[in-house]
Amino acid sequence: MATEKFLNIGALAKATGTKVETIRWYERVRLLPAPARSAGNYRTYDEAHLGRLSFIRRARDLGFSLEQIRALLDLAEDRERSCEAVDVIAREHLGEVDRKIADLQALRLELDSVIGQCHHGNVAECRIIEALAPPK
Amino acid sequence: MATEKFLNIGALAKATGTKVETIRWYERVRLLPAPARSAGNYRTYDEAHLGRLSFIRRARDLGFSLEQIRALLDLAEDRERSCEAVDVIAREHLGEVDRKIADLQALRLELDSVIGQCHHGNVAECRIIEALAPPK
DNA sequence: CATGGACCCTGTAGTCACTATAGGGTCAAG
DNA sequence: CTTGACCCTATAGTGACTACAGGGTCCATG
Repeated sequence: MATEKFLNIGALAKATGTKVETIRWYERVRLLPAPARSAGNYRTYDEAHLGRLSFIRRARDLGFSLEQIRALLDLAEDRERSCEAVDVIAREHLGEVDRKIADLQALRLELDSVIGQCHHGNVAECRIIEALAPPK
Repeated sequence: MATEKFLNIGALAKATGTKVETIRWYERVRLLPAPARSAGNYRTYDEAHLGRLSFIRRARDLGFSLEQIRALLDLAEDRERSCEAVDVIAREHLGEVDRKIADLQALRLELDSVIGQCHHGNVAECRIIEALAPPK
């Protein structure tokens, strides 16, 4: 005992690199359970909150949606369950990421070729504008 | 003359691959000028609208924001102006795209290694959950 | 003991680029 | 004259926050 730390929202924000408003937002959408309140009605977080919020932030950094994170947290609850469902969510997300990368690379190529054709004349003969304009 | 075509919103939507609601949205945010109205209060578009909307859609496909498109359209207006500013917007956007690709590729690597460590046991020993959880 | 400033509270509106719905009106074919 | 496809406006919802406004709390300093 004695190592139980309690944090107010600002301290939790600092500890997890999250904005205070974002923490309140996660509470509103039930990703974070509502914490106890102090005499002055301040939110009072414990280490379970810290762990859960860290998990959420890490998953967000990896691009999981809040919906996916909700599912992961639910799955993580039942430690006896097979982790197949966890794997499915992660792989599904990897697929999304791969698709986004491919889209952006295609776009990048096209954008690059459009820019490459600009000879810095005036707008009337600008190849960028032309490339965007409808086919005559 | 005689080739002047008039389109109602559904025909314009089909011609540009845009949803009807999206066209009305572009009008609301002043990207598309409000068209003339028919006797029955239907929007009536001409070829200038078709051209402008095609431009917008093409630029959207290339990932330009509506704000950037607004700027491009303003620039395209003045055909005598140097197209340097156009080039700046396009290059700025290319930079954003490059940054997004790099971010996603880094994320992809990390996600892939997290998934690679999952040995399909139960959740208690799931490496994916573990990788997301806070550092002990 | 009073005051100031850093922190906290709730509630609401704004962001981006749409998308969806409700509740109606118009038009052309059969 | 009815049916059904189309159109109209206005409003709310999406995701994931962010940014106020208008207050309350806490505590260190004078």
